[in-house]
Amino acid sequence: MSKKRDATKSKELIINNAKILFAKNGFTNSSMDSLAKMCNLNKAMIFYYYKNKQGLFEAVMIDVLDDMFKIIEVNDKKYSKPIDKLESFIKTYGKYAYEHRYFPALLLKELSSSGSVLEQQLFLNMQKLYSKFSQIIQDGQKDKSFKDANSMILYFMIIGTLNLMVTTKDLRVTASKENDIDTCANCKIEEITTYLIKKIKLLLQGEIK
Amino acid sequence: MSKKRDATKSKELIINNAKILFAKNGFTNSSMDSLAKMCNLNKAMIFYYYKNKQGLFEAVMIDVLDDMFKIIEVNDKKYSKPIDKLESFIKTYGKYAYEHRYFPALLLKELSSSGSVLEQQLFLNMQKLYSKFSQIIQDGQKDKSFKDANSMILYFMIIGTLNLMVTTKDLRVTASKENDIDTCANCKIEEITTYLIKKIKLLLQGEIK
Amino acid sequence: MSKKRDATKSKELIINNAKILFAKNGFTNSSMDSLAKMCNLNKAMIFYYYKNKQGLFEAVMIDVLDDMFKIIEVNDKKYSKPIDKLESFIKTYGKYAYEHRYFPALLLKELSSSGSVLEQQLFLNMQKLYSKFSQIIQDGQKDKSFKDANSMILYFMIIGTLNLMVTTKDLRVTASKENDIDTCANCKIEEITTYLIKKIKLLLQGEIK
Amino acid sequence: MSKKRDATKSKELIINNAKILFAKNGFTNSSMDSLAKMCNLNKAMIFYYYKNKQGLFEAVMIDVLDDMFKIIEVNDKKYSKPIDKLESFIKTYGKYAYEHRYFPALLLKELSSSGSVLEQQLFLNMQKLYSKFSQIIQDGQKDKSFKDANSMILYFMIIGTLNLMVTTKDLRVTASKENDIDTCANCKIEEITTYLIKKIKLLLQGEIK
DNA sequence: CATGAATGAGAGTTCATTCAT
DNA sequence: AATGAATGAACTCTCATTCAT
Repeated sequence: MSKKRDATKSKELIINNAKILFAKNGFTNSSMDSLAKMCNLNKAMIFYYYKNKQGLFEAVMIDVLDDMFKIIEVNDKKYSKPIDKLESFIKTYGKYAYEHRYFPALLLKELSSSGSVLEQQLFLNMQKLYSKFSQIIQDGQKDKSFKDANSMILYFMIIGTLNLMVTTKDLRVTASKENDIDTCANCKIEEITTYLIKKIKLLLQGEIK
Repeated sequence: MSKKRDATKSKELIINNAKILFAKNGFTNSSMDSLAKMCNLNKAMIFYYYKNKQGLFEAVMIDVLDDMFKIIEVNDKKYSKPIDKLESFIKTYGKYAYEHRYFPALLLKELSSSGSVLEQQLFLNMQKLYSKFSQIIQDGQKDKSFKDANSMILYFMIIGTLNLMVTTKDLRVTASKENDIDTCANCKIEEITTYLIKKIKLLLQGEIK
Repeated sequence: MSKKRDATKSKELIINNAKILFAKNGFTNSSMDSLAKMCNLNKAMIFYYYKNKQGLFEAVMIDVLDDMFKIIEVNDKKYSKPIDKLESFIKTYGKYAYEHRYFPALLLKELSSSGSVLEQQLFLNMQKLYSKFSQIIQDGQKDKSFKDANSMILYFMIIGTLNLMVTTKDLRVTASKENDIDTCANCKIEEITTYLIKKIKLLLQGEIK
Repeated sequence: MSKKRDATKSKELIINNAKILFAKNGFTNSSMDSLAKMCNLNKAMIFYYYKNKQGLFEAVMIDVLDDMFKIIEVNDKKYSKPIDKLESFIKTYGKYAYEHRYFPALLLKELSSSGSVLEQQLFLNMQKLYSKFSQIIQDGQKDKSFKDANSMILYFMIIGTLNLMVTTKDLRVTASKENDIDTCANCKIEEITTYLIKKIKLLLQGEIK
C-alpha cells in the first residue's frame, strides 16, 4: 500500500524493465528517462542503484547469462553421453533464445561491436557458457563419438544460427510475403532446433559414403 | 592533383570513412562530427551529398553489398556443379568478410536490431545475396547432389559463423591468453572456411554409417 | 529566498523572458540559446518545462491572452450598456497593449503568417476575445444603439489600429524627426484610445447630416 | 534556346520568385536554396545580383511599394475632391492587397518587428505612401470636408483593417466552420472596401444627431 | 554570367548524470 | 530511499555566404 518500495524490489523492477528496454532498442537507443517511466520510479534511483548506464547494462547481461546457464546445467545433468548432452544444449539454448527474444539481439549486437568497452566483461560472462559447450565436445572426442570437431566454430554455427533465426523472424515473414522466396517464414523454433540437431550430428558423426 | 573541389573524391572519402566508422561504432554511436573530422571535410558536406545520416548509411550498405555480390557472381560463373558453386560462395564470402572486417559487424548489428527503420531497406538489399545462395541449394537438390537442405537455415549457419569468427577475432585472442580455453585464436580465415566447407558438404551429402 | 531549484520561479523566468524575446524577434528568429542566457538558466531547462519551442510559444500566447481576457472581463462587468462596454473594451485593450508592448507584436506577426503551424491553435485562443467583442456588438444592434455593424471588420479596425500605433512608436518618432510629416509621434496612448473611441462611436451611431 | 539568360531576365526571375517565397514563408523561413530552385538558377547567382538576403528583401519591398504607389497615383489623378481621392485610395489599396496577398503579410510582419535592421529603410519606402494619404486628409480639412481627422491613426485604421482581413482569410473560414461565429468568412474584398469607405466617410463627416 | 563545392556558425533537441532536499 | 531541478556536452541538421573554375 505504501509508496515506498524496498531496495530489492526496486532493483528488480529496474533490471527487469531494463532487459525489455535494452532488447528492444539496444544500448544506445535506450534512455534512462524512459526506463524510469517504465519502472514508475525516479530517474535518479537508477543511478543510485547502478552507478551508470553501462553498469546497469552489464548487470542485465550477467543476470540473463546466469539464468540461462542454470537452466542449461539442470538439463545437462539429465544425460551422460556427449551426444545427448549436445542435443540438450542446443534444445535449451534455442528454447531460451525464443522465449527471451531480446537476449539474442543483445548478444549479437555486443559480440559484433569490436572496440566497445563492454566486450571484455561480457565475453567473460559468455565464457562460462562456452566452457560448458567446449567440455561436451571434448568429451565426445575422447570417447570417439565425435570426429573432427572444432568447438569454437561449432559453437558459433549453433548460436549464430539460432540467434539469427530468432532475431530475423519478422523480416523473414515480410520478405516471404513480398517476394516469392522461401525464408522459412513459418518454421517453428522446435522445427529449427530439430533440423539443426540432425545436421550437427551428421556433421560430427557422418561420412560421405 | 588538387585534393579539394573534387566531388567524386569527396563522396568517396565520405563513404569510405563511413564504412569504417559505422562498423566500429554502429549506426547510433557514429557521429557525423567525427566522420567529418576523419574526412578532413566540413560536416555540412556529408549532408550536401547524402541528405541525412540514414541516407548515408543506406548508401554505405548498398555499396558494400553490391561490391560483394559482384565478386561472388564472377567466381560463381567459373563453376557449373552446385557443390562447386557452394564452395565458391563460402570461400568468397569468408574472404570478403575478412578483408572488410567492418562489413560483418554492420550486417549483424542491423540484422539484430528489430524495430529499426533501416531493416526493411537493408533486407531488400540482402535478398539478392540470399537469392543467389538459395538458387545454388535448389539446384543441388534437383540433381540429387544435396539431401534434406533448408536454404534459410543453412545460409545463417554459414554467414553467422563466418561473421562471428571475424568479428570476435580480438576477443578470442584475449580469452585464450587469459584462460586456458581453445578459442581457435590463431585460426586463419582460410582454415576456417576450409573447415566450414568440409562440414557443410558432410551435412548435405553425408550419412551416419 | 534561494533563487535556484525553484520550479515555479524558473518556469516564470522562462515564460517572462520568452514573451519579450518572441515579441522582439518573432518565433523563428528567437533562439532558445539566447533565451536560456536571458534567464541565466541552462538551455535544457526550457525543454524540461515546455517540451519544445512551439510548446513554449503556445504557452506564452495562452498566458498573455488569458491574462488580458481576465482584465477585460472584470472591466466589462462594471457596465451594462453596449456602448459603455465597447468603450471599456477599447480602453482596456489599448492600455494592455501599451503596457505589454511585446503582445501586439506577437499578435500581428502570427496573424499575418499564413501557412504557419501555429495559427490554428492561436486563433482558437483569440476566438475567446473576439467572441466577447462580437457579443457586445450584437447586443448593441439588438437594442438599436448600434447601426450597420460588422463585428469582424470593426474588431480589426480597433485592434489593428491599436497594435500598429504601439508597435510603430519608435519608427514614427524617427520619421517625424527626419522629415516633416505628422506621424502622431508624441501622441499618448490615452489620446489615441480616446480618439479611436470617439470615431468608432460616430461610425456606429452617427449620420451624415 | 540557349541556356544563358541575360542579366535583366535573371534579376527579374529572382525578384518575382522572391516576392512569392517571402510572402509565403516570411523572411527568415525563406531559404536561398529553395529560391534558387524556384528560379531554376544557381544559388550563387542570387548573391551575384543582390549582395545578400537582406538586400534582396529590400529590393522586393521597394519594388512592390513602387508598383503600388504608381497605381494609386494614376487613380488619384482621376479625382479632384479629397473625399473622392480618399475613396480611390482605399479602393486601390484594398484591391492591390487582395491581388498581392503576400504583400500585406510582409508589411505587417516588418512593421511589427521593432529592433529589426530592416525597418528604417522600409519605413522610408512606406513614407511616400503615407505622405500621399496624409496630403489627401489635410486637403480635406482645409476645404472643411473632413472634420477632426488624425491622418496617422486613420491611415492605420484603413491599412490595418485591409491587411488583416486579407491575411486572415483562411483562418476566418476555418473558424466559422468549426464554431458558430460570424467572421465575415465569405465577404468579398469589394464588400469589405465598400463597408470601410462608408464607415470612414461617416467618421470624417458624420455627426451624432 | 554561371556553377557546384565548400564552409562556419548556429539552430533545436536529447540525454546521462549530479545536486539539493 | 527517494525526488525534481539542473547541467553540460553532444547530436543531427540547416543555411547564408564564399570560393574556384
